[in-house]
Amino acid sequence: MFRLSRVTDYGIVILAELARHRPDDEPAELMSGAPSLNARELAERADLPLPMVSKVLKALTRAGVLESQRGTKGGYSLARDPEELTVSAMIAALEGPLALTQCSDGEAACDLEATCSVKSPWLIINRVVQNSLASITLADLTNPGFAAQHTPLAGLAQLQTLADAPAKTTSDEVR
Amino acid sequence: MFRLSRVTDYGIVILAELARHRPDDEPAELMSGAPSLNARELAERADLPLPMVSKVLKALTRAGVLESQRGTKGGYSLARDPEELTVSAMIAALEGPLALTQCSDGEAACDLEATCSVKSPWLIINRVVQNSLASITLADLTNPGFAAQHTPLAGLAQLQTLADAPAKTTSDEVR
DNA sequence: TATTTACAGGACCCATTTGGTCCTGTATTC
DNA sequence: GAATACAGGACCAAATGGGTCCTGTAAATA
Repeated sequence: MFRLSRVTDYGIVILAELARHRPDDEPAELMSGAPSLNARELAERADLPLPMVSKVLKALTRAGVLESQRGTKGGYSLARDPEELTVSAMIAALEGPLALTQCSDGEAACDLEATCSVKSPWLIINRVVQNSLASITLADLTNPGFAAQHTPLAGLAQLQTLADAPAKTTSDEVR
Repeated sequence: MFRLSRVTDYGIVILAELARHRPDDEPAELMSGAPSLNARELAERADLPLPMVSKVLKALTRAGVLESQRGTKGGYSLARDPEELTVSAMIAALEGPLALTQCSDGEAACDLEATCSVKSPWLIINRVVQNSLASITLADLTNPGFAAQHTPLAGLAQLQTLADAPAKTTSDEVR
């Protein structure tokens, strides 16, 4: 269905790993309370190639989603609480502010949404998707209860009734 | 943010064009009531290159979203009412049953979602996105009123309140 | 202060995909 | 039977993405 880069794919997985590693707010350690994991540890936990993990971590740090610490006891930690980090923000940090289509590439003329009858379908779709992604946080992703509410069957059932799509409903899952 | 192929981009625009062309259910013409436009006409209306439009139309027809008529007075028409065609279905028809990440490539082991702690974040995200896309129909895309309801600010406000019910408030915002 | 660890920031390359065109065949209308 | 329009491919150039690796700099420790 959609496609986003492998970097983003890994990024979310890594962030979830970092969130999981948080021991429910450790005994407050001074300011920099967040415990950290280094690139190697994260690569092992996620079972992903270290160079890629490292690349992703750097990108997330540049985007302000993570904080890094150099040196012997260095590593990465979340810059915010998982409850405050939306999926929308995570993806934006990794993919850049792009959108579903290339509407606003180039001219700023697209501010005139009203006059742009051609592209308007995509404006609507983009907003709907953004909204739903802004409604999930990193905390939700690591919360078993939240996941349970969204069992495949429940999800598919909803889709089914709403979609009446051309058959392929079974597929609406992740590739 | 996300990215989907140009074909899908064009496809939605073309479908919106076809939906707009429907004169509120013309005087019922026998069975095949839907008026049709041919590839050339659609290319002109959407201001897109004819070969691409043609390619997209063929794909949509194969997927069952459109019906085609050959010959001199041939053309394409919607196979269903715009109210019954979800964005989710349109995208699936054009992009195939792929999803955000490549989780289920290869092994079917991913049925064991519970055991797959690594990928589960993406399962959740995919479902949320799917649900929101299944909540919009082609009719919504061509309804000026619907678009108006979705100013960026309004959308965000709603999300916030509905936050942990990722499902589908048909309204939301994006990009 | 020397050494080690780990992040920062690139450059770089190859395989794949995409966007786009075009050509041949078949059905339909007049 | 001539013209129109869809069906279904093949095909290609260009861009993109996934992935690795190399050189620098900051921090901790002995």
